Amino acid sequence: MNKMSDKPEISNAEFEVLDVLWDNHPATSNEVIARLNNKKDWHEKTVKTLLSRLVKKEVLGFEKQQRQYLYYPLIAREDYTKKETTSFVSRLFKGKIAPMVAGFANQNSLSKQDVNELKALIKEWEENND
Amino acid sequence: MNKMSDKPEISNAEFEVLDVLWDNHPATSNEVIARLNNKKDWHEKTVKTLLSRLVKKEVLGFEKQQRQYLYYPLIAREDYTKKETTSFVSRLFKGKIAPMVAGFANQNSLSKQDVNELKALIKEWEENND
DNA sequence: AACTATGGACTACAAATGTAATCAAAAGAA
DNA sequence: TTCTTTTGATTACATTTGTAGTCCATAGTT
Repeated sequence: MNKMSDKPEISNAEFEVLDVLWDNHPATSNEVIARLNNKKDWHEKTVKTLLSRLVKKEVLGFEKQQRQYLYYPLIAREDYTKKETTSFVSRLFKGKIAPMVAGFANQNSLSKQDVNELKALIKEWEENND
Repeated sequence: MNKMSDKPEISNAEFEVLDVLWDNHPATSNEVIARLNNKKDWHEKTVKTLLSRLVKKEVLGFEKQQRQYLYYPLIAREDYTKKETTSFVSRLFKGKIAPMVAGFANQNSLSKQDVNELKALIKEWEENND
């Protein structure tokens, strides 16, 4: 195992913390705690532990501001979601996106807007691939 | 927490075992081990542990055949993938499918066939929703 | 200056997970 | 029938994860 090239494994709980930092950063631990209070019922200490673990995993960085830290993400949300999507689709759908969309559409209801956005994607693809 | 309604948490390693059983079942542990040998480098004992854990989680069932067990899935692949997809899309994309497809398309290359399948899905949706 | 509140560092601890090894019973071989 | 092998059951053990609690130094408060 090459330590340098390891993709950081981000746990579910850690992801929630990262997520609010993606929404708005940098932020102090207290800001993160406050924003998480809307969705999660976590103890302050829990959030701080998660922040520390994310720093250790090099998913977050921080700057000292007197006693407090200002945390910020070291990886872009888009990069993360793209990689996760690719691995998800490859694990569960042998890499084929259409069956995944089909299953989703069948489980959830697609809105007109969802469909319009998909059509726009396809149109764009076709313009680039003719 | 209601024990009866708990969704079984299937770990990554467990999923691989379940996956080969979805492909073809019922199967003995040895068959599972043999089929996994192509993809994973797992000790026989490891696979058996995973089989047992899946049985305990009520993800797999089995029938005794003399000394051996014939394992089979208790949950359908489609049900599992649909639920996982819904929760994945909701966590990473606020429940919107189009941005996920956009990210995927941008990270991977969509084939003409992928696009055709997506168009077919959309066509079907439009026929049902007009 | 002494006292307290606060923030991050360090410690805790059970459950889940990855990854097997050992045990015991039964099936097959000699 | 006795020995060996095989199979599932049970046990093992380090790491990760969820979920905090304790410690220590510093920033504020009186």
